[in-house]
This record gives sequence, structure tokens and C-alpha cells, in this order.
Amino acid sequence: MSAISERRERERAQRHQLIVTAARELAEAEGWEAVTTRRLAERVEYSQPVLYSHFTGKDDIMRAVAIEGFGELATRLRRARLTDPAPPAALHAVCRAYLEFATEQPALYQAMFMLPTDVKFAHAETPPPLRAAFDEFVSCFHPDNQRRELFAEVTWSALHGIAALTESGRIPPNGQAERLDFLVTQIAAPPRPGV
Amino acid sequence: MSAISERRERERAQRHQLIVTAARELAEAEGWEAVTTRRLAERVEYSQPVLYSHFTGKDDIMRAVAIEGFGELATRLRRARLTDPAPPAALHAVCRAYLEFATEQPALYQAMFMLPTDVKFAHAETPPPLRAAFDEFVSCFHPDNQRRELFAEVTWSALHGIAALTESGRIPPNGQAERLDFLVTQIAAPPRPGV
DNA sequence: GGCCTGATCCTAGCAGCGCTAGACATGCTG
DNA sequence: CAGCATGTCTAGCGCTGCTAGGATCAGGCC
Repeated sequence: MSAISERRERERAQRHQLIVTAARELAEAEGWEAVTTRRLAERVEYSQPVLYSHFTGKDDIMRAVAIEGFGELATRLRRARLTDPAPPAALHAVCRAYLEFATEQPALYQAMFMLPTDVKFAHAETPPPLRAAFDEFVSCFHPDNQRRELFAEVTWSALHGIAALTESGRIPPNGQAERLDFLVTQIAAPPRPGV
Repeated sequence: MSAISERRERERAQRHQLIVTAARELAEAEGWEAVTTRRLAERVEYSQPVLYSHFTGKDDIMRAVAIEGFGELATRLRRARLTDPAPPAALHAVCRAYLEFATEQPALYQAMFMLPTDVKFAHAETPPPLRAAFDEFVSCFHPDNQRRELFAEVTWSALHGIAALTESGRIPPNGQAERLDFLVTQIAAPPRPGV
């Protein structure tokens, strides 16, 4: 491997990242429907076919954006959990951080959790950052809780429901705090028969 | 209004419904990305522009499908609730019915709750069937519960999260019953501080 | 030093998309 | 029966994701 091909490989990696970043910024600014291969190519100052020498297609670019997001989400959730590590407070903090992430970067959130994807969830090929993000929810429950994976799954699902319905305008953005409080309180409540 | 124009209006209404039904069937069979105006026109045995004499565009057709779905969902939820009207059982039955609806007719569910839409939720212009469907969740909680609207909203959000993540392959389809049981148990639990 | 080879990039184009303008045929009305 | 209105179609616009083929340029070898 000569120095020349090393340089080329480095430049190639830079351009790869340039494309991902441009796609993400464009999506965040104008929505994913505005991210066309032509506009994206213009933005990175290359012709359209160059995109296809880095990615198999538009889906592949969106997948790269999503995977980048998984990493960022994992670190944000971890930071939130460690800020107040006692179980009930930790759960609340992680859930709030999740909703904030979804609200602040709606297009990124869409790529990760709403748009069709080939990324494997809960699978051997699951990207490690995604698994790490999920584990932050699991860690909010006592280690001797036999069903903590189930708890985490339902908690995540409920948060996703709130985030998705809010983002698409199906529930009003006001009152997120009340929904969050209610959800966390009920999820953390000791199960027993009641009304 | 002559008998002739009455007949024409009747035929027009039939064709309107024919288009909606064809769109729905095609979406259910091959997914919404396969529902193009050309294929839809071919299926109803008319040319493409005819669609635009009934609807303003593809979005409008999808909206018509969604509104049709809201009516069906409302009746299914109502039937489920009345089967076992005691609050905890009713909530469980309604939630199960919701998830079944989403699973059995994924494309319809997508049009209603996942794809971009102009339909107003929680608003003066909300279609009555949609409001009726939401009210079925509200009715699962005691009338003297001051926060039953909030309860219903979070319940619905959580169910939507489960349905959406399942449909897009982000959580495995196995274990829906456990998730449902856990969710309903926690939502119905009397709130109190705990872990 | 000069040619060859291989990688890199661009122009141009394909099939399909949502949507629409304008021509044409049909059938009711005065 | 003439004229009008309604309804329907063919053809086409500008856009999409994607790709084939040629031009250009740099590196390696004799």
C-alpha cells in the first residue's frame, strides 16, 4: 500500500462523510422528500454518479445517516442516565433525553425510526450503537428484574409513539411534559391489580 | 335536478368509491410505494386524468382511504370495549383490538397513522370517526378521572409505538401479547411513587 | 522521458413518477 | 337538428432514482 493510495483512500473517506453530512443537513433543513440525488450531488460539488461510487443508492445514504444517529443517541441517553443514576430518576432522564433528541433533529429521527429501512433491529447484525442505545433503557431497571428487556422494549415503544405522533402533527406538541411524567410514573409503578 | 343527472351523480359516487377501494387493495397487496396513479387508473379501467376529476391528487386519495379506516377502527374498538365493559378488561380488549387492526391491515394503518397527512387530529376539523375512535380509549377510564384524556393519549401513543415499530421490523413480531399485558397493567395501575 | 494502464469523473440518457393542457367524442337541451 | 356541455383520452412537462459510455488524468514501467 503506497502513500499515494493511502492518500486517495483518505480523500475517499472524507468525501464519504461529506455526502452523509450533506444529506443530513439537507434533510434537516427541508425534509427528506427534498433530498434528491441531484440536489445532493450539487451540494457536495460532484456529479450525480459519484454518489453511486460510495453508496448503492439513496437508501444506502439514508442508512448511513441513521447509523450515525444511533451513535449520537446512545451517548446522549448514557449521559442522561449517569446524571442521576437512581432507577426512577434515571428512567425519567433517559426518556426525556430520548424525546428531546427526536424533537431537536426530526429528520434524523425519521431516518432512524420511521422511514423504511433494512437495518436489523434486535438481531445478530444489529449495529452496536443501536444496541447500546437500547441498553440504556434496559439499564434503567434493576438488574434482578427478570423482565427488564420487556420493560425497556415497551418503554421505548411508548416513547416512539409519542415522538412519531407529535412529529407528524397527530398529537399537539403541548403537554409533552405531562405525557412523559405520566408514562414514566406508570412504567415504574410496581405491578399489581387495580383500575 | 333531473333523473339523468341523479344517475350520473350516482355513477360518479360509485366510481369515487371504486378508486378508494382499488387504492386500498393495491396498497395492502403491494405496499403504498406500488400505488402509482398509472397503475391505479389501469386497475379501475379509466385513464389517469379521471382520478383528478375526483381527487386533487394522490395525497387526496390516500386521505380518503385513511378516513375510511378511521370509521372501521372506531367500530372495532367500540365492539371490543362493549364486549367486556368493566374498566380494566375493557382497556385490555380495546388495546388488543387496536393492535389487531394494525397488524391485519398494515397499509391501511400506515395511511391513517404513519404516512404524512393533512388530516387534523385533536382539532375542530377532526373527522368524527377519528374522534370517535379516540373516545373509545377515553371511555376505558373512569368518568371522574380528571386526566382520562391524558391517559387515553398516552395509551394510544404507546400502542402506536408498538404497532409502528413492529410493522417496520424494528421490534420482532413475537411477544406482542406480553407487551400488551405489561402495557395495560402499568397504565391501569394506581399511580404512586415506586420503582 | 514517453507510453500504457487503470482509476476517476462527467455528460447524456432511460424508465418511471405526479400531474395537466388540449383535442376529441358523446349525449342532453333548446 | 344545431349547439352546447360534459366527460374522457392522448400526449407531454418537469421531476425522480439510477446507469451506460466516453473523456480525462495520474501512476507505474520500460
